[in-house]
Amino acid sequence: MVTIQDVAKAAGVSPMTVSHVINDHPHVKNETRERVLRAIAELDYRVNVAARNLRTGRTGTIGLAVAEIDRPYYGQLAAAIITAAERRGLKVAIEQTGASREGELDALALSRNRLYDGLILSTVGLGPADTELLKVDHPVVILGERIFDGPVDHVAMPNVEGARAATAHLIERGCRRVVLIDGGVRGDEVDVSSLRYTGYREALDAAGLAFDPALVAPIDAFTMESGAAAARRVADSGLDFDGIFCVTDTVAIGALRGLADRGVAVPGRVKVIGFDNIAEGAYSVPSLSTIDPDHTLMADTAVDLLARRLTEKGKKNRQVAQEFISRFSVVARESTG
Amino acid sequence: MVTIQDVAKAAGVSPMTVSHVINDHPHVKNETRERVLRAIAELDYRVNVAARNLRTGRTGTIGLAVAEIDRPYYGQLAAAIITAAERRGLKVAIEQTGASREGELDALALSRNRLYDGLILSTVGLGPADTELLKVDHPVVILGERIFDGPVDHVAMPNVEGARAATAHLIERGCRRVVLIDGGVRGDEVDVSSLRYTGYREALDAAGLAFDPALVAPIDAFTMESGAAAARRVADSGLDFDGIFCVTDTVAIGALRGLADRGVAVPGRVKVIGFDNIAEGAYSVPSLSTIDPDHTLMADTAVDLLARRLTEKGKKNRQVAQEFISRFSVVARESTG
DNA sequence: GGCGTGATTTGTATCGATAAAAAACTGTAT
DNA sequence: ATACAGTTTTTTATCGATACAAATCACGCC
Repeated sequence: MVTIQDVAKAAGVSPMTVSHVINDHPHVKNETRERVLRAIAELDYRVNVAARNLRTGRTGTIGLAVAEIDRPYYGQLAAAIITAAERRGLKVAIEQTGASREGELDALALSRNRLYDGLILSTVGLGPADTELLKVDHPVVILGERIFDGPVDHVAMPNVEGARAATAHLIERGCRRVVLIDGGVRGDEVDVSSLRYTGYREALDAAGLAFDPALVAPIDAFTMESGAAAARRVADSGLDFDGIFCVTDTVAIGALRGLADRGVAVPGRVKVIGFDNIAEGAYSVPSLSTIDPDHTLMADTAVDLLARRLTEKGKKNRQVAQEFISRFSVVARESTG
Repeated sequence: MVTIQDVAKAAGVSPMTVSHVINDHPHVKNETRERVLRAIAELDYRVNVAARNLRTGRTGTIGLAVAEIDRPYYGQLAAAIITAAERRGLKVAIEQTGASREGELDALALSRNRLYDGLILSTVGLGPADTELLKVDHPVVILGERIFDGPVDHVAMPNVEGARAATAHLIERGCRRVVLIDGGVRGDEVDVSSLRYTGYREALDAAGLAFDPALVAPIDAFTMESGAAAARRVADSGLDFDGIFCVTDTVAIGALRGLADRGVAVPGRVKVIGFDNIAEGAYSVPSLSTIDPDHTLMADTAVDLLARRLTEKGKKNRQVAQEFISRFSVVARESTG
């Protein structure tokens, strides 16, 4: 295994000089630099990342903890984050939390093990009660709602506003009885379900439509399967409805399928809108109207916040926690045509 | 930062003893072990992974290089691999190659940097000409075709057989003019496109149907977009056809969309089948018939092969390269109903 | 020639863990 | 008491890079 010492010997300089060349330090004579670079090329030298990590205390890798990487939303998010991290010379290791509190805590523990320099954590399971657990000594950026009092950076979607716009879009297109397919649990008012529910209510209010609890179809997971099941349930119930707002696109694609199972025409008899703007929505039949929260911007911002923390020297001049809420736009496609 | 020395001092033993406890070495008296464990818990000690890596030369992380993690197929593959790796105490870092030869070579280089103990490489861009480049000193498992002469483990799909079965399925259901939407380049006979093309031809032959080159619609990327475009092109061409076999499910979902754009009824007028069995296919409208190559088995096998190499001592008793071809089954859904 | 200043280069001492080997126990048999 | 085999613990020497500080060099100027 070629080490920095071997290169130094070959180039006739000290190991430190080689290190300087590798790390682009100033004050290396051009001629020396070239000699070193030539030696590096000749010997096919590669830095031993572990040794560097040990000395510098940094790993050059950040963790990304998501519920399940095989859900389109997280896949697309991960792709955007990997791309953004790459630009800053960071690697991304992916943890799957399974959308559970335990999984999210595990991810936190791993970065505490110094496997990662920092962590981008997409929260689903953690709640305000876990604030204490977030007080770790490495940077964490939360992707999701502002569920913690603690001073943690986070990047959120415009959930209430987006949901309001989605519901309003259905109403504009003539819907009067809009079903909401959404995670059921209320009371705790900071999770995605609740926030989007709030937006839904606001839109109804703004349009002067009465809220009918019967129109809320609760699901326990944001999957195509539960979306389909919920849609079938609603269709079978004999309930009068002409629109559906689904808490996520994945759920909405399931719902489209569930409606197809029951022969309900979309958008003829019922209009459907989702939230997230995953790529698949543009190709479903009918194609899916949705709220686009600008993933790329969110991913960039998350990585940016984390990267900024990584370079923060000491605890002295630490910035206060940042909160960033993405913008959104309504994407109208066939399902609300 | 708590080190192993601190723990040793607290427990009144030497650092080595602590190391033995941490690594479950035998020959540690029970009472000592407990004392050490108590000290570890009290001080909230965590191993410094970088230091361990430096000393042992292992990182505990494997790389997974895929084209793009936001494509359902790769997302689902990654999820399966992460799960399989977890069972063996391995972390997975994901590289995106962008389906290019350069990207794949980059991924190889990274593991050569000793960032990873080994690499699972899903090849698209590398060809037989790159065999030499694969002769690296860390384990590599290729997920994809047997495109290399070199002694590299690989896990492949039953491409020819699966494609044959897919095409045969269409023929059984009454199709006589089956379009193939597939990566265009021929000649090089080891890539996915060519192999599935071969299967397609074999099925036609077996059924006594003539091969019509006009029925082959080439695409340059395995995306929904190109699938949709190809389907629209075929529909617009006035060509007589009653079935489509798409090289992947992602392409097929695009094709379903393209056919919908042109008002072509599926399965009424044209039947469609894909390959991969991605989750989305079960929820499309119509739901997508496909070939299921048993991803889980493939992922397990890939990780297993890699893990086995990781524990191989020295170069002496190295096993010969293994080749594993997954099994498959035909999943009949609405699109060929 | 001597001196100062800034640009280059180099020595030294770690970072924290573990491999390998040696040392210190333990208990048993002689 | 002594030797011996096996168990438990410790000593010593790295793994390969870089932080820090010190040394050396180059060049202009008095």
